[in-house]
Amino acid sequence: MKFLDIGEVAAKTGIRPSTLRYYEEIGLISSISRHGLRRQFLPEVLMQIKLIAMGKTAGFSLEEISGMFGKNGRPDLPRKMLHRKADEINRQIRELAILSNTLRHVADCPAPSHLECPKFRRLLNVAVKRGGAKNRKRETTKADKSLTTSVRY
Amino acid sequence: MKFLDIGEVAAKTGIRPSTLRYYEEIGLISSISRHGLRRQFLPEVLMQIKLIAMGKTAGFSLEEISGMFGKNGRPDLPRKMLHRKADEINRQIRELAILSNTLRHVADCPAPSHLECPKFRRLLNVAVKRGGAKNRKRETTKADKSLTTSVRY
DNA sequence: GCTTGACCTCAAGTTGACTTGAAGTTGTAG
DNA sequence: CTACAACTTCAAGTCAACTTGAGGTCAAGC
Repeated sequence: MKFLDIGEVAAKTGIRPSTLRYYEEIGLISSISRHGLRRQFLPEVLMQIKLIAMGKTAGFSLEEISGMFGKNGRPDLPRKMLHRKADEINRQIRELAILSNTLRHVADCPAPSHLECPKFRRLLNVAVKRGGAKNRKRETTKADKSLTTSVRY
Repeated sequence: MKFLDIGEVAAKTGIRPSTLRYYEEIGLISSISRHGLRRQFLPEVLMQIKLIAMGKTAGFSLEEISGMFGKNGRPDLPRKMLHRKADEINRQIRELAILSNTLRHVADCPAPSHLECPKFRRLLNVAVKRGGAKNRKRETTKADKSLTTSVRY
């Protein structure tokens, strides 16, 4: 079999060697052996890295991504969880579509302030109504505690 | 008019007061006045914040987002640039669709290792061929220098 | 008029995701 | 056999994006 040097992997994926070492360190990818000191990667790592890159694009942390695929591209999570992630991604896709449309609108609309433009507002109202509260971390102070309440505009 | 306290904005958007203050500090949003010491926000800020959140989801930095929508919903960037950003988002949408499908496949496919499953490989090959290299930062060391080369799997 | 809770500022700390640098090793081309 | 480019480790540094904490202010309700 043909193994890959870290430099080759880097060249083929656009991810720096230092980053690949970091990914290996945190258990996101793994090399199967060494040639002297040098890490040897299976070609499969290229797909894994692509998956990682896509996961990052989706806004997932490396930890979350690691949870999705595990070390060997094998899922660590139960099916249900994976479907929930997929749902989450689909939600994000819809948001991105709104963002893209909004951006194009902003680019072409001659209105002085878009916040007053009805087309613009229509684009966004849906989004605001469906509301955010994407809280991954918890609250602490008494003053800031009310954040988990739902969005209603 | 009804103005909003920072706490109300926080409750309605799911963004912490500390973060909102930070956003104001860097000029991403703005309050229109004070009630005593307290910032007063226009309801419109809710839409702005939704835009910011979507931009973040898309992986844009706060600086980039600020360029897209500016302080007052007015873009700082030229039309062309905005359309390019929209294109970028559309590209991301396509990637996310692949990721979502892949995730669902991973959830349901009974194969021991997905990297061997042809369906899985087909899903990803498309992605790998179109290749990553989403380099926002530049290279420095001689050893790591070859990264801008294109992806071919 | 006093209390209280929600706000304020400002500096320093934290986190995730890398990057950099120094100092050392090694496979391969000449 | 030697040179050297490509790797190695490990610790420290960087950057964006917040968060935390200490100490202070103030408006609304009792």
